[in-house]
Amino acid sequence: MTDNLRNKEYSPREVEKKWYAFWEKEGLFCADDNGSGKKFSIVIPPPNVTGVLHMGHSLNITLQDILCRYHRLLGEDVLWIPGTDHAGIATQNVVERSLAEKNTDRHQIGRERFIAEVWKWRSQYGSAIIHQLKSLGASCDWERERFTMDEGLSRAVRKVFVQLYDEGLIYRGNYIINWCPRCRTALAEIEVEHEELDGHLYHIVYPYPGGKTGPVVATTRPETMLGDTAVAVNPGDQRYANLPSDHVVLPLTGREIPIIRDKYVDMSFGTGALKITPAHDPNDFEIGRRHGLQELKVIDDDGKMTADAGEYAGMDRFKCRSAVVEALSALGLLVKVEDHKHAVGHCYRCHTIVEPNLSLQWFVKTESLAKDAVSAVKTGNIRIIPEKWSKDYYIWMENIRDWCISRQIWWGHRIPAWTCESCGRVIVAVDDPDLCPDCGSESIVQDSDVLDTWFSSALWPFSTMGWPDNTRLLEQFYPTSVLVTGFDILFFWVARMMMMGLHFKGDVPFHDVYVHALVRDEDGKKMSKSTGNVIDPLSIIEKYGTDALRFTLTAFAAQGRDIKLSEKRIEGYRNFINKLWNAARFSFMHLKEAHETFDLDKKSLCLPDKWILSRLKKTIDEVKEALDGYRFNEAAAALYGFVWHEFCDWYLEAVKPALYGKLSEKDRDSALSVLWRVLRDTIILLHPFIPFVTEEIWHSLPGTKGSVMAAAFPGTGRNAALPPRDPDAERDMDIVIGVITVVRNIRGEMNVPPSLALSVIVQSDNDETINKISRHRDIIVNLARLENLTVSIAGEKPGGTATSVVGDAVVSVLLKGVIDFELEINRLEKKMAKIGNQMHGLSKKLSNMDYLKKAPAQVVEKTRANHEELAGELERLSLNLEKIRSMET
RNA sequence: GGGCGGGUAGCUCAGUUGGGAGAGCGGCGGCCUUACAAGCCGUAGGUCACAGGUUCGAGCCCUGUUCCGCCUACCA
Repeated sequence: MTDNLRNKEYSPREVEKKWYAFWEKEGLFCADDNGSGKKFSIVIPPPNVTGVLHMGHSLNITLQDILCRYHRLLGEDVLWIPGTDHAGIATQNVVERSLAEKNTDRHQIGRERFIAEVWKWRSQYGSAIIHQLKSLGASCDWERERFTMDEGLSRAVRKVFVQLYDEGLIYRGNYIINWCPRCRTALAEIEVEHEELDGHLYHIVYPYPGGKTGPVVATTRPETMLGDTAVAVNPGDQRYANLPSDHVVLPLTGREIPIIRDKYVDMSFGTGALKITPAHDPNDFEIGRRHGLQELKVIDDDGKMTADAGEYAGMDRFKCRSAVVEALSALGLLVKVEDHKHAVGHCYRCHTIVEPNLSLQWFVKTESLAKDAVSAVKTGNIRIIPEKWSKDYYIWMENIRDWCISRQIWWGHRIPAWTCESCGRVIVAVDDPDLCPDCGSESIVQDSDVLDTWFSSALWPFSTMGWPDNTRLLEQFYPTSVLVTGFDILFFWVARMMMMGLHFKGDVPFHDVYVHALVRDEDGKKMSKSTGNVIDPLSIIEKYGTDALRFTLTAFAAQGRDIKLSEKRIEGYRNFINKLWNAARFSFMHLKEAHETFDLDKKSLCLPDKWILSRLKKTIDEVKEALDGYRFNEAAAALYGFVWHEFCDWYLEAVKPALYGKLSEKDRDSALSVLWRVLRDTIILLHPFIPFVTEEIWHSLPGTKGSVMAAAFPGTGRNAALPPRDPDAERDMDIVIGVITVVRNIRGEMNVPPSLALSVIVQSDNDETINKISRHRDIIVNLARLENLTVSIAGEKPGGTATSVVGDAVVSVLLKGVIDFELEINRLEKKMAKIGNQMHGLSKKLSNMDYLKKAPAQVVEKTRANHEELAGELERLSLNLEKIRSMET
């Protein structure tokens, strides 16, 4: 027994440090790529290298760790690859901030030095999140930790880029993209967060040449009018069938722009006339391309107006908005301003309002890739769990747009494309070229952009295993077994991994995708730093221990529902850990040696022994089934109920006399053997969920060697299966528990102090019941605190008792002289009313011919038996009620 | 605008092919019973959002209504 076991309060802090170090030292996290067993592999969703651990990570890591530890117990070869991603924009922002503090910026120090600064930052702070993952108990194979900017992964990125380019699946072009003027980079569609804002709808007259009043257009962004190159109306719109001119004069610029006809325009909205700004609106851009319109950029990459904005050049885009409105108003061209709610895109990194902007970018053609990724799910090669996410996945994939992969930042994988300054040839190559293959010129310039971070993350399941080399790891562990992730990156990441995995490995990157909940605060709000409602996992761990946090998250991780977390709940599960701890402490007072050789089939076991083994068997089956189906909360609930309410509340209490040697030596031996086996298997079962406390207990359990991590799940490997469930024992124990419970119940309701031992008479017409109860009388006497228990065939009713009914037995508690008649009458009447209610429902069914005819015979039989039982109970109670009444008078 | 999820005990939520409404926490009453007061024993509390329908039978299936949450969108 370790010193710790003297403490009746489990203190996780030192225990957790000790065992984590032990696991690492023993190499228990390391995957065996030479093993012959079944393979189980997971790649971690790489957290941002700039990140700090939050509850989302905690849940994500906990669930993966449960799966990995569970599969290790099943004897499988488990590989869990950890790592981080380089988080291009986020990391660059962090380093830029620190440069700003030193009064410099990246442009001053230049690209090369800046990159060096980022690496310096990464080596200094970049492993913070990794340490935090360890504090959660994550059993990742740290020797195989990867970083998306590692050399190997960078090689994979290059190879993928070049191949896709050669296949015509990557192209470069001038398109409208989402631009963050603060980060000065392009953003992918999904990196834009839409937020509903109160804005205005400005109605502006565009006069015809010559000054006649013209069509009225409406816009939420008047400043973009400076870049208008057309006004569009629907071709079927009669209001614009006969116009005095096919041009209008764009106010404030004097430019003449055409009126075009396009079916896109909604006749029913506003005036039916739409201003077209191809360079600053995605829809206008497409209309513009259809009609060959000029694409005029009036907002530059800093969010300021360009020279083409005329007198507004250099003005901030929002200042310009007010200025334009004022000017139009002064000209009498602003006819109306309405309040208008609309969704505005914000940068997901810095929350600046995104500017749709025309620029030269690199794109991945997604159509064919997405098709394969969709069919992988449709055919069942990939299962998405819960299934409902498949639908969202299909909808998104079927509407997927080409993926803008270039970013105008410095930190990331530089695009392997060069342009020859002499002949203009574009060179895309895995190895840096020295000269142009066409003209031989040495003046070739590499594209200055880097790739979207998700481009490298998309390769994660195979790049981390050594691809493009044919490694043993890939051979053994690809495809991975399951991906555990939140739905917020289903499209950012999961879908793209599918596309890349299928295209480059010819196989799915994972068989299952388990999509877990989001962790919210207790009011259901998203946890965020700005709201200040964040529960920090590290301080929770400090206060309650990792196991408590893990078990809480697991217990609430029901499929398809978010987790509302509060400290109160964590405290509750901390208590559970402590309960387990004390159950172990108690057990160790008696367990001095292993009892491995004990034959559990022995007929001589006492009822509680048979019962707890049967319940343990049930729990094992439930845990296995729940985990195999990713129903983590069900596994946790089964374990919680078993440990606390079966093992502790009933089993340990029931076998105390045997353990304390108050019964025969044989009884003690049996109890010790069963206790040992049940405790050991329970600890193994619990280990994936609460690894630390179970490891601590494991090392004090006689007869165990090494780590519980290396143990075998009950019924697998060297851990022989338990005997099958024992329905007889469970039924008998239910009767015993029933008798004890009604006595306690009477004690409570009749206000008899626990210290006062009672005399109880149990009577029944049923010999079998009588036999059973007398056989286990010791348990009843002990747990109901009796001084006297008489079990007999129903005969004369004793007087002065409070009574209850358990099945076909009547339990009478003798309250000589102290019985409160009124209280007892009340109690019986209440109980009888309850039973009467239940019977009423059943009788209604049984008198319904349709029910008797159409319901399955089994169901009807059950109803009938139930009704009979209740009728018996009611009768027995009413006899007692009469008796009490007659005594009262 | 479209889509999705949810409304079950005071609170947070389970409830897997439709067959006697559950847990945890909280409340209340009683206990320092030698593993555990972070505990033990007992107990109260629900028209399963509302209205219809299918069925012998609905928390569960169908329709409509309503409230909340999320995602998404090309009404400028």
